[in-house]
Amino acid sequence: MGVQERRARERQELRGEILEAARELFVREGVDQVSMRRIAEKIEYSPTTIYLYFKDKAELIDCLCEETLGKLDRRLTQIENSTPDPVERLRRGMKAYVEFGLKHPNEYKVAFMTELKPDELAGGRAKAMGQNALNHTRSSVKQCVAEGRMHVDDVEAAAQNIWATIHGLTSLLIVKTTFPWADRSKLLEQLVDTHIAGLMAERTVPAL
Amino acid sequence: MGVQERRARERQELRGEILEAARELFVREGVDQVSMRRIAEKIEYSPTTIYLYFKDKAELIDCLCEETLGKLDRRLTQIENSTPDPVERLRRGMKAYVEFGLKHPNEYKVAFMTELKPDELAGGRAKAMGQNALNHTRSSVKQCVAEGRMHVDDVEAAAQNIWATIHGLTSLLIVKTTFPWADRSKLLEQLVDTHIAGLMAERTVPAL
DNA sequence: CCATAAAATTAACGGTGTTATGTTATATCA
DNA sequence: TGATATAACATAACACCGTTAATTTTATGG
Repeated sequence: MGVQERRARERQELRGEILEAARELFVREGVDQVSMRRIAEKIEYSPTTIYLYFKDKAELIDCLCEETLGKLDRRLTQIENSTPDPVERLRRGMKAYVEFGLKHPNEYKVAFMTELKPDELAGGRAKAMGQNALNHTRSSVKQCVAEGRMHVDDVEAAAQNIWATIHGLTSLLIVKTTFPWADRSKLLEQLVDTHIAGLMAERTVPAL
Repeated sequence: MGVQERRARERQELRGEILEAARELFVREGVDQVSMRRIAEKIEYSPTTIYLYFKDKAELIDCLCEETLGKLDRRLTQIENSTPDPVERLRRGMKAYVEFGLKHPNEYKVAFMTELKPDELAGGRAKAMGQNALNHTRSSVKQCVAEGRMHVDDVEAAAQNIWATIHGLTSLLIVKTTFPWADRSKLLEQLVDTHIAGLMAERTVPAL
């Protein structure tokens, strides 16, 4: 009897259709323009059917973002494995992060620019996954310090600040589209250079 | 006689009441929890009356944010006038910026973490005002370069990157409230130190 | 063929921003 | 003073939204 398997497969198929339809709306128009009714119309099902496959809209969007965030994680892992020099690794990772954000602005917004409400404690897998980028950063910083190429008294704080730095550029470029920015690649290059130079120059106790 | 003045005054009074009621909701619960109906209930008027005083919700929120953003601008001006040393001025300005954002998270979100839709071209005075922070930064950087204390080939890009850096920390701290952050003041101190150290260390053409 | 379970739909609730249409109070002028 | 114009405010309604409950349709196993 393969009937159960078939049903499970059909279930997954429709689930996939929902995600596909939602993704199309989401990447083009952003999370606010995704509505259960619009998704339903695209797949030609009733709006409430979606609730048989996803707990609510937040979970649906979370699924979409998690998939995309996975790309960032894999890219960072790839860089990690292919770049032995920790400083260069950090450099490449930072650039890859910003480029990722600019390539997937709507996913980036959900993962890094909105807070999950306290009631949906379990949710936010995409957000959790996004924060994983920090793990890559931390390990690189640790190695830099171990090799004596950076002088920071607090590795954790340094890693968090690297994250803050690249997130700052990413999010501003996403949100302030009409602002007269300097050339993007120059901006990114300079930001990475400056921050890393700062980390390599700094003394632990500057004034004594 | 004087009836017109009185009416204008009463008009302004009600306008003020609307703003006050809206602000209370806004600062406590955020922009999404502000609704015309809730404001109306608080001031004991019908929801649609608000539209006689504000074009729409966006304009109302914009008003609230603009007021608050003014505080940031004045603070930065104050620092500018009271801190002759441009490096120290930059330092203080950056710290003041982050502290402002953490003190007024909802206003900060509207001004710096959301994009205005293209249809509301005129609106977004708060956002425009917020971007004014960059002007303070730019002038300080310019002076640093003029005094030979920083070596950057592009002042505009450097200023924009300073903005990006502090915005990054500010916005992440606002949004990722449950994240295990290092000590805030240490984070901020280190971020400012690192970036400024990078700007002071850097050579214009590093590799040649 | 029928009972059962699964899947999908319809109806409805309470909420949103906003517009068009009424109503009421106030000020001006004959 | 009383009619009229006008400004201020309210009611009703539109088109959405996310979500839940109740209901119907569809497919399965006996």
